[in-house]
Amino acid sequence: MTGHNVLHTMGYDAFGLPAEQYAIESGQHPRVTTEANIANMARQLARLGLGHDRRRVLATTDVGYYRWTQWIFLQLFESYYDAGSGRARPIAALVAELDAGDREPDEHTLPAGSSWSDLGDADRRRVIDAHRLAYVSEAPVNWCPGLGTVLANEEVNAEGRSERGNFPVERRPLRQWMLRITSYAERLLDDLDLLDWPEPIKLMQRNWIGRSTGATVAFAAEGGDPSIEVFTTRPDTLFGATYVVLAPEHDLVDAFTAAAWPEGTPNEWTGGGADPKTAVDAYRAATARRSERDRQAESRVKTGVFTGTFAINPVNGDPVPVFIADYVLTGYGTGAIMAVPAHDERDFAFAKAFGLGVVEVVHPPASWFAEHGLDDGAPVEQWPDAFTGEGIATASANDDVSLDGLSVPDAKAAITGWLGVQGTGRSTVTYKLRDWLFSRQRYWGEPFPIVWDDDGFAHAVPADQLPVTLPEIDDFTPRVSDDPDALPEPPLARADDWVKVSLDLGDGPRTYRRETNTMPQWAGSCWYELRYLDPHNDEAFVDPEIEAYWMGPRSPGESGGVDLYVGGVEHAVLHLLYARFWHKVLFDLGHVSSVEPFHRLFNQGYVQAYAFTDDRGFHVPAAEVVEGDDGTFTHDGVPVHREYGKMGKSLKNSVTPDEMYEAYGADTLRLYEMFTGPFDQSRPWNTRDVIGVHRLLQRIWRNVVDEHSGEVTVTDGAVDDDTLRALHQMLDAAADGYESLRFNTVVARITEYNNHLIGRFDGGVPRAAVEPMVLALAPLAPHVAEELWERLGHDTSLAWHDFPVADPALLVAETVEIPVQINGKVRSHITVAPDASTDDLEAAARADARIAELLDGAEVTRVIAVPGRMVNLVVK
RNA sequence: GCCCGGAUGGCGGAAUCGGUAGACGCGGAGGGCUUAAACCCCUCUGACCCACCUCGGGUCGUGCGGGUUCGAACCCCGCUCCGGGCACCA
Repeated sequence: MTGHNVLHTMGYDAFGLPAEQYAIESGQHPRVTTEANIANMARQLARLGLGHDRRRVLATTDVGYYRWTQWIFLQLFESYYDAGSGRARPIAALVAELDAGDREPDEHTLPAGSSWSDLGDADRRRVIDAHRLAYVSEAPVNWCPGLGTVLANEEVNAEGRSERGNFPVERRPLRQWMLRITSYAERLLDDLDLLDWPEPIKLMQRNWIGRSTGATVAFAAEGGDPSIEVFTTRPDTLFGATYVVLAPEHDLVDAFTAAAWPEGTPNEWTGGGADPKTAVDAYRAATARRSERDRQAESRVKTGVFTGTFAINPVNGDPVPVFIADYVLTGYGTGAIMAVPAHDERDFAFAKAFGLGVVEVVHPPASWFAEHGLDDGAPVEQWPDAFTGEGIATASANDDVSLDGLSVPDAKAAITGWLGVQGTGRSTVTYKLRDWLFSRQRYWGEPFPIVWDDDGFAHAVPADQLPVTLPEIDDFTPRVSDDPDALPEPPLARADDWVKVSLDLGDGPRTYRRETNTMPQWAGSCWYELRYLDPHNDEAFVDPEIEAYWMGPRSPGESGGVDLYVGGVEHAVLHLLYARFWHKVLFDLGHVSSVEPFHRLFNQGYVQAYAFTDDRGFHVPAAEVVEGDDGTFTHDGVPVHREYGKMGKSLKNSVTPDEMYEAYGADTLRLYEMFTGPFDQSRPWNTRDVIGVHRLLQRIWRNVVDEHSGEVTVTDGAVDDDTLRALHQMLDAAADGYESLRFNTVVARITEYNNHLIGRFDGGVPRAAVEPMVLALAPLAPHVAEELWERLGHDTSLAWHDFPVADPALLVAETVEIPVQINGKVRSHITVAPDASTDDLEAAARADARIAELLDGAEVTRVIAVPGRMVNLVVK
């Protein structure tokens, strides 16, 4: 690290606080938790009118917290999610209970038909590993050859390309570290209600978590075993299920693949395969090879093959054919569906393509038929599309239960109840959220504090041996092979001396191999707000008392967390979801007292600017583009096209801060950015406008200092009433604007007030009129304000001075001018006391010469008078 | 396709609770200061019409079309366009 280690964060910096004041030379970072620092921070925030007696403040520190990031990873590795309590617990507690015979492991982790007590050591170890919050999984992952690494789902965009670098991404099965974020889906969803975040961001997280309620239903094989569990949100349509589809990767595909095609299998069901196994294998191979991008390109064309077997619809005993198709996703629900073509668009398309049955079980309203140009009640064969709306159940009865005549919600409840009694189904909640793919094949990144033994089991590196540091190597690139089946090789795997390690993990020194993947860039950002509280703590990642002081909930039921967090929307479902997950794990394990990391969130907008492309579609430097008289644009004499976008390197449309510092200074740049519009809104950069705020700073300066002599010109003279009122109104508006982060209006009010001062006082502006303004300006223009403060004779920083508070008595004007309307149209104005009664207002309005003239004796049928606001006379 | 946001002068934007639309700034016009220019200071600046020595007055106006209300930039219904998110999630 070179130069300054500046105490700032997204949230802190956004206030425009004088970061330089806190700049500390490298190697001497402050402990923000010293009393002096806490007091200082609290004053800073009080100065901003944020109104709390104590405030948590973020402060950046040096990197080098690998050690604690690794330590937290080990907490995930050594914990499991206890469904009973809904909390993470140490895995040691689980093992103790298993050994004592107090409980059995989660079913899906046990080998079929066994119990804990039957298992040998290796199997027990596998069961334990399957419970961990950090676990290794062989699963299809997003492999990005261009980056030589795998990516999390959240890092892959809709075009099947990497968020970073825009490289193609393909699916490939790989052994990777995963974090069990899905266990926290419900709490991540519910606790959004505790947060003061923009609704659109909450909504994005809700959609990403994607909770949906429905039912799982068992469709048994014709012979009775095994059963396919399907997930549906429409159990009410179960009588209309005419086939079942497994995801191509589903575990039961082999079990359901017949030896030969049944009699009468249509040709198009076989995919050209001589027998079901050939067809299924070919289809699976084809699916596996297709990248996400190819799938996208082929839009919604439905493909699939018949497995040659049938399953039994539990409500009516009908055999329904079992297909595999890639429109069913392996990672969602149970990876298998019941298809109800009459009431699901995708099933409808598939059924039409494969000639499968379509059975109406929800009767659409007349309006639906009309919209589709059908006669009311037209038979399902004529439907151009599935009906997915609300309707009345029909043709949905067996000997035991009838849904006929019920609405969709009632039918869902009725059939779910019946399935429960039969033991063939139950209501279920599923989420779109998947577990978080946490390993990368990169050099830069925290190494996993994990070693592998010869039997392939992972072991934690003891906490006292952390951090595991990166070895020195020469070649940092991941090995990219032309062989499509070659496994990605992380750069660390080539550091043989580092990989092989001898450790005593309690059973004597043994040789292990280090994990050679590294953690993604998110790992550090998942908890940095905690480390900033206590950056030099060698005993813990944060002292619990310090965490409780800065982040702890202020009253029961509150989330706690950072008071204000400012950042871009691009983090909505990445950083902000990951960090919440880690925080909740740490909360469960008793390491933090806050349930959420960030209490209030604010998204700043982007600065945008025009960008220009030439005929090849390449961007040319915007600064070099010349605008012609006819509104066309040229670069080096070549015509270019204008577009508009986020200011940055890729569009070559940046104005660098350096240019602005050079021309106007840092305060002007900061003030400009705060002034041009609401902080949360993207808006264009317009260099021409910068001069406006620059002038403001000069005018303020000249109200304090004679620009020729450099002498301070303020006087000890009295402040007149008008000025005093103007001052306090400005202070009130400024405090309000800071609180609500509407900095643009603060600038406007300060400008207004400063304009009021100009030319008003002969021989200098009174000190009492100027000093509060300087304090109010400081968050927006810290350097100028600090300089003025010193020249005004103060020998300590204004950072130590409280934010001036408006006197409520001075906020009320002596008189106000309010409009008088006739029939809602403004016809005149009257000047009245702000608290004049409605009767007084009416009298004053009628007394107004122009109003009297316009009324001309007409009958006033109604008077609406709002004190301090307006009077409206309603006439016939 | 679905889900969010947004649209106000020539430009960025203000109007926080349904109560004087256009604060503040940029740009523009005119004037003062100056040998001159810059800086600075002052006045004006939504459109249209009437009046004009002067004060002024009227109509329209917040993307479009309707509605509710004494009164709508703000609430409701139906659209258009722009920005963002998700997208075979059963």
